[in-house]
Amino acid sequence: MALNDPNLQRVVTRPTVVRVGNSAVPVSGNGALHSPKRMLFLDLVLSVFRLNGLLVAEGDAMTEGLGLTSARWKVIGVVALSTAGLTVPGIARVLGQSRQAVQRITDVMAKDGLITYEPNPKHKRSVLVLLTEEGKSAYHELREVQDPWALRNTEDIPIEELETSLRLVRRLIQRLDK
Amino acid sequence: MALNDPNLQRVVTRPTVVRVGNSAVPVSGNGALHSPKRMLFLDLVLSVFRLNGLLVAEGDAMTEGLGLTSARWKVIGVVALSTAGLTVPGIARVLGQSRQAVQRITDVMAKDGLITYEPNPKHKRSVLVLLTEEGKSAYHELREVQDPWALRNTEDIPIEELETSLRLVRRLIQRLDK
DNA sequence: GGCTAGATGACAGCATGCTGACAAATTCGA
DNA sequence: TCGAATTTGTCAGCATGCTGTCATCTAGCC
Repeated sequence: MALNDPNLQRVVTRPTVVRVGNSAVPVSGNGALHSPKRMLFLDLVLSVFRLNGLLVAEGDAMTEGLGLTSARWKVIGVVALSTAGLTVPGIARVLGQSRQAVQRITDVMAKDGLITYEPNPKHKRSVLVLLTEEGKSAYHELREVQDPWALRNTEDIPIEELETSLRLVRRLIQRLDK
Repeated sequence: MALNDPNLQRVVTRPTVVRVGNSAVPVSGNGALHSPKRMLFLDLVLSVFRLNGLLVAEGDAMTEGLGLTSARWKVIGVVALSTAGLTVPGIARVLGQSRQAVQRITDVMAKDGLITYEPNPKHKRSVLVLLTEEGKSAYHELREVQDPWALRNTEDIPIEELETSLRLVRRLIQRLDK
């Protein structure tokens, strides 16, 4: 846990507390300047930063035995879902990342034998990314650890809450992605 | 937007679609293998990745005129909330980051005159981080752009949805942060 | 058919964040 | 009070992702 850390408490004069993500931040007495909705939203933003970091770490730890990292299973997951392969910029568009970032990952994955570049009948330069047998195998192993992980993390969460949260996150994505 | 991109559609044989974050991913017909809750959760995870990237970009763009970046206003926000300053590892605990990452940011911010390191009466080595006048000024400017931004992004979102989503995110953070 | 705008590959540089390692300082229990 | 465990500062290396740039290829419009 982050706060309740005596190291932090002792440097603060007032015990007033504001929640930041999962932690309590001791705060000076200017709470009145913060509207509830603003605080809720900023809290959500900081919490998303925090959750993102934890998910990356979790994804890395969960798949380290498979020669994967969270950056790689993002790619492998998208490619596995597609039928006829995707181009590198195509993967980037799906993940909302730069094509350069994806290219770097796929290059290493190709060197590691997880994917191959195949000629694209529709485009001479922009090749298609496909899973090799090793890549498919890694995807199946991924599913074997990822599925229980997903269920484990949602078993006591009502599906309505998941839907509400997903809808909100999508709404924010849609608004910011312009 | 990511998909509906003809570049992606044309390499896919079946028009079946699965949503990933804000995008539609054409998918081969193995949807039956995915339980609804698992898909919801994985979708949420990918969407959090996506939203995180967008929020960082948004935060950078919003404050580029202030000599800030999203990494910096995370720090400045936490320090501004504290009354008597925080140590570098203390900031790291609040943000859920490594102390080394925070140290690097604060070192540059100190060089830029946004913060100062002050002696810590409780600890000889671990100094306190405080905002300089320039830092406080930057914080106020930050608030001036951040507050309207927060309100703008939530004006049509019911407060209950924000609360539900925040609660879920916190729950996930709590579960993963062990 | 040809030309222009957009997409792509490739390379570079930079920011952010992580881990590991080691010495020094602090804290806490015996 | 003393010694072990923890915390902290510091340096290093690495992974991920961003932007910019430029040449080349594709697609769409005249």
